[in-house]
Amino acid sequence: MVAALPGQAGDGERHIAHLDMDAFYASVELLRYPQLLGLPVVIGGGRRHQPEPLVDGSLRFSTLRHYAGRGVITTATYAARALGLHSAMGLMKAAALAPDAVLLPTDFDEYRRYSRAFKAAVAEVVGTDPPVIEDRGIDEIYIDLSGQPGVAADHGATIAQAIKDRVLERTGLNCSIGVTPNKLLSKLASDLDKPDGLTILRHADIAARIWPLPARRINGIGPKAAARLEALGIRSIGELASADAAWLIAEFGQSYGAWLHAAAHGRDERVVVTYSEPKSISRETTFERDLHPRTDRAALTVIFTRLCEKLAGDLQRKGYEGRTIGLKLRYDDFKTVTRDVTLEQPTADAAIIRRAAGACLKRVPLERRLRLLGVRAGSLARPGDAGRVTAPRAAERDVPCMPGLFET
DNA sequence: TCTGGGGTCCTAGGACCC
DNA sequence: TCTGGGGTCCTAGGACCC
Repeated sequence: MVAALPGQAGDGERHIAHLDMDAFYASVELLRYPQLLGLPVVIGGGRRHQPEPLVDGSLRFSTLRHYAGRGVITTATYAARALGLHSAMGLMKAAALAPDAVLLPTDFDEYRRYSRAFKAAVAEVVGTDPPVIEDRGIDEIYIDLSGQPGVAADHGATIAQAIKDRVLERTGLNCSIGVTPNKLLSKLASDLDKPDGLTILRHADIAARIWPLPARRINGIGPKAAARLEALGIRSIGELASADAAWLIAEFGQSYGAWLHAAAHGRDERVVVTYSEPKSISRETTFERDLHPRTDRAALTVIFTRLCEKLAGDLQRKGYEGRTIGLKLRYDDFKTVTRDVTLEQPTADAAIIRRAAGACLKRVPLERRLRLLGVRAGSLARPGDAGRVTAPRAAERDVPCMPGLFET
């Protein structure tokens, strides 16, 4: 892992940007189907909901009305959000709320193309070599602007606007940017004026802009932690900031308790990381209907072998071998179990993976029906590098890059 | 009408070694 | 005979994120 040195902008403060594409998948689809602009549209579900060409040359789109299955929304347009639809919501539930909303299948290849394009646009503007950009998935990045000329004067407003303009010019897509002294605050800030937002925040703004927000908005406070905080009478970030650090540590443990306190006060020293190696690669699938290990044994065997072959293919394509092979299954009651085994030698071979995962399967209860099966490879190494796990090669260390920009 | 697929990180206990 | 630490590896589960 290569960490960028925390840059200084002359005023002793870092200037970190968080850029988040607005309703990314849905916005890419609206570029392709502009006739859907302004309509409630959700992305998700399986193959079947491809728009259908009609004789008059127009397209017929699927709606949620007759959806049956186990898919979830990955992204909803802002018009759909106004109807209460949001990502991670089951499509069946969404159909009950908005039966006439348009349903489009996910097209990851297309989103990856736009992802590369917007990241390249940002790299053009920030211009350093290598650009101090941290990939946070397909639609988000952090950028360390501290070394940019003139940032100290306006705390990054000018360059952030230039980035937004360039992303729009190159992709036709809007994004929202927050610029603050650290990643934690920038992540919060980029969300404050969404969509098409640009929010500059300094430490002095925390009380007015951050403290009124629900604690749940902090990256790292999920549903469980938020519920526990609420039970303790803490809903807002400001209430969390008022809490005694020692008391938070007593309630949540040394590590998480201390972090909660620091986060609520807007403190975060993490640097923008421009390069990292994957730790694990996995494949999993949820069945259309729950399958029983005995009565559906043949079907499960086919799926299991397919997953191992896909995982082996991913490993080979990306140039890794895994020494730890893991199995994951989810029962009809949604309980999840995992088993793993560490091999003598790392592998990217489908048959070896299949055998190892099969051994894991023997260690797991198989009385209930299953809804999900998955396989995973961990302890990754590059073939030929005996003994080394995931530390980068010397040659790679010298040439840090942002994997997302160059992925194929 | 329940809840996708791809990840990361943390915790915790036991084995094993020094 | 009993009592110690520390360190690393392995495994399982869970919270969280995009």
